[in-house]
Amino acid sequence: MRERPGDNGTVPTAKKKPNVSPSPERRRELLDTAAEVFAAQGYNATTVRKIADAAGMLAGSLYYHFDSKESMLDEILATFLDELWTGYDTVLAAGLGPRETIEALVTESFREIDRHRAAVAIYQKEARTLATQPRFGYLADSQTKFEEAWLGTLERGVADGVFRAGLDIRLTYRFIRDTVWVAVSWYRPGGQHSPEEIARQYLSMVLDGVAVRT
Amino acid sequence: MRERPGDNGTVPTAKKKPNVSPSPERRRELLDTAAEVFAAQGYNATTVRKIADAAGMLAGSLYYHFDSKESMLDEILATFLDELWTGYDTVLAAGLGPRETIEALVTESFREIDRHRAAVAIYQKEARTLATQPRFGYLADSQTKFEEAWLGTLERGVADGVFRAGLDIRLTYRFIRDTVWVAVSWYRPGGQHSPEEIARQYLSMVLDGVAVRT
DNA sequence: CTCCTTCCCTAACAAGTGTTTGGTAGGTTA
DNA sequence: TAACCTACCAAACACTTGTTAGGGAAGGAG
Repeated sequence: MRERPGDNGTVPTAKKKPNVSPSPERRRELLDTAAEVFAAQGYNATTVRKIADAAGMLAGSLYYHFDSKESMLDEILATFLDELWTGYDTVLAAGLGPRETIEALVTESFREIDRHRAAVAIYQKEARTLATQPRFGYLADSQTKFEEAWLGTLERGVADGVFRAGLDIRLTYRFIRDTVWVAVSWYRPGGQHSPEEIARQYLSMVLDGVAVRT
Repeated sequence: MRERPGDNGTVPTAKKKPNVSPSPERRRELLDTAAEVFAAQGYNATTVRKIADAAGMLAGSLYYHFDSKESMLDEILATFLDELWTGYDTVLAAGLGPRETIEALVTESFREIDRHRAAVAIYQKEARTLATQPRFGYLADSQTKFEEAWLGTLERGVADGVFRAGLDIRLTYRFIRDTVWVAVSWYRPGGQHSPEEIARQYLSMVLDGVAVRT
């Protein structure tokens, strides 16, 4: 029941359509190893030959599955953001209070770091530069949506009196956002702390501070 | 990678001596523009031709002042770390209490971000990968020293009862460290907040939390 | 004037880059 | 059996990369 692209007889094949059909499972396998190399070495420092090496094949063979190095990066980031927003939207639609929303968002974020470590690391390093390119415009969109969700929740929290009023709300947003995502630089799945445990400690620090209450 | 292979020259190759003497002022000028480009595009994505463009000259001309692209990066980072530790050592030698030490370190960090925005941004992006190279071993040394200073202060603070005892000290260290340095990703000198003001708000959040005290 | 130094340009180099083309081993299907 | 498809290899392509060599303009010193 699946339709094959490319066997529509008379059409002179616009251009970049693959005339063969690689299996999606193999694609995902290769994308996973590519993501690891991107995360470890940086996108620009990663050559397609390094990816091919890590996958046990030759550079040219990658082009059977993908039509460019950039499209690999694209697919990695798009897939990650897709899953991320599935989680976020669920949280945001749950109708929780401001504090509970923040807690849920942070916890969800650490789960995403756990599940998509490589993709998050790539996002962290390259998003700012990539977002200017038209092809990666969805990165900018995501950032905007991200900011709206967090800022809105924080403002609601201040209005409700559960967050301190004296703080610069925008500074607070960046503070929490950065705090959460940079954890990808040291977090390793399977370590002694579960994502939920790390989230709990982070939230404890962000919400209640590290100083002893006087 | 010290020498080109395949070029079996008969000369013993003792060449690495500058037979000319460029002025230090011009060097610093060029290093500043190079740092801006590195920070904006990433080290690997930055070609020497882009640096030369930004400096209003041609690629080859850079090699009158520097002997490689890598040595530019080296000098930028080394200079920054040098000044950074001058500030840190002063703070650490002042004999302050744990909380005051943390406050001073954070404030000093934001001042460094203000003064060396580009260098900090480069450091933030590339340090982890570079630290493995022998040439940039001082980056790893700095990180170790950094960790010792912060961890020691935090432990002292817990022992003295000014920091909460329930927190994972290592997690707290990474929390504060990351919180401070990632600010470089959005901080712009000359903005509406001074480094000291940002430090004050950050410290307020880190020490006392964002939640209202119940 | 000539000599010398500083600073940059012109023009190239070899290695490495992403990508394309044509081919082919091995399995599946007719 | 033959035809076909998937997934790869081998070899090249055009281009970009960091880097080098030689030359020359400007200016000061003798």
